[in-house]
Amino acid sequence: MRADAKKNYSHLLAVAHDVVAKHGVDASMRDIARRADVGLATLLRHFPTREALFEALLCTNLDELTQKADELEKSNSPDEALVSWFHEWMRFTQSYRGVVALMAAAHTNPDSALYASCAAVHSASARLLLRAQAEGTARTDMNGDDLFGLMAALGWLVDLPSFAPRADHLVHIVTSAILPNRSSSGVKKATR
Amino acid sequence: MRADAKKNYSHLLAVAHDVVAKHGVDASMRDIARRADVGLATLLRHFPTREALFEALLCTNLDELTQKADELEKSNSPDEALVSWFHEWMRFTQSYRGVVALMAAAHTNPDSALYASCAAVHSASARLLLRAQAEGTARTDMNGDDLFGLMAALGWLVDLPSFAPRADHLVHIVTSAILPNRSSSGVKKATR
DNA sequence: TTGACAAACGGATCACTGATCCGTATATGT
DNA sequence: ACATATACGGATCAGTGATCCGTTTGTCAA
Repeated sequence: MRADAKKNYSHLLAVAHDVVAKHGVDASMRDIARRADVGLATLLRHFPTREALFEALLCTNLDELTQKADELEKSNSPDEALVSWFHEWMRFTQSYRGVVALMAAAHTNPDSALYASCAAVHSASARLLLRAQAEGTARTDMNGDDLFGLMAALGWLVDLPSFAPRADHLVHIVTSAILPNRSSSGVKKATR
Repeated sequence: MRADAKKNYSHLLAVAHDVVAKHGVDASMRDIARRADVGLATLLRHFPTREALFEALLCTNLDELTQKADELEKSNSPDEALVSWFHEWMRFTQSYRGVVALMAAAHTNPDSALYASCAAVHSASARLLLRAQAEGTARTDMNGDDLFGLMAALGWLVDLPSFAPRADHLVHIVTSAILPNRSSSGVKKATR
């Protein structure tokens, strides 16, 4: 890649990160290009679609996330690992408003730039669930798709500002369904 | 209202119903107007926003839905009523692909045409939950907002074709969290 | 029945979106 | 220093919803 191209590439990523933090994933591509002092065509050449941009934008964070799943699998009880994983996921989704909808739409479309990222999260989730089903107290009448779905659904919900404050509580409710016999040790007092 | 205006109004509603059934709530307003053999301005005069159109489109179905809540409250056990209500809601959302996102966005915005509809669903849910908490086995560490949130989240998820087949199962999982001690009588065998 | 007027209509236009084309500028390596 | 492949970005296109405004039409009174 030519030097100027590489400079634009990383500059665009940085600008996109800021813009998205302020205005969510629906920010217009023109806006991002403008703020980066770059032509729209340049932005679209580096990132042909909105999803491609977010794939590049999220990849480091997603690597961290899935790596976290590995750590949880090694050093925590199956139940604790699953719950922590759910919380990690929520924390991730909340840092990029709107990204869940993008991922949910991409997760069955192999052509999407986000497909691989979705698959990574999906498989990490399925792994942790299987382990909790085998060694822990996770209900056995659900599979990785169900877990991924519930994670996506709550992630989407919490994108709405009015539900963000109750994120942890909603996760608590849903995880209590996944792990019906789990002790509630360490669970915060309910906020009614 | 003038006779021709009234004719256009109901004709537009009928056409919109068909178009939305085929293409979801994101169908372009121009498309709907075109299929109704009407100018775009005419559609937008009758329904200034997309939400206004859906408010009119859904109002009868929503009345049915909230009325169903009343019936459930009278003739079913608190637990059964809550579960049936959740299923009714899912059935409703699945008949208008994309409407959940619209309602979720509107539910804190009093200016939205869908605000009243959201509030109706919200209050019906809260009522059924309170009753299940008082007389039934619903967990007491959640409120109407939480229930509405979970309903919205699952409704949104099931809009995605890949998750639609597991709708009932996901509802089963979530309601089992809301009603932790409920007997599982009548519950279909788990499909793993 | 006729006429006047308010009401509804819809084509035209605007600002905006992402996608694409192509002439221009420049970084690169010989 | 030059030649060329590469990247750039202005211009343009089809699409969106919103709005304006001249034209048509339904309605009610004379």
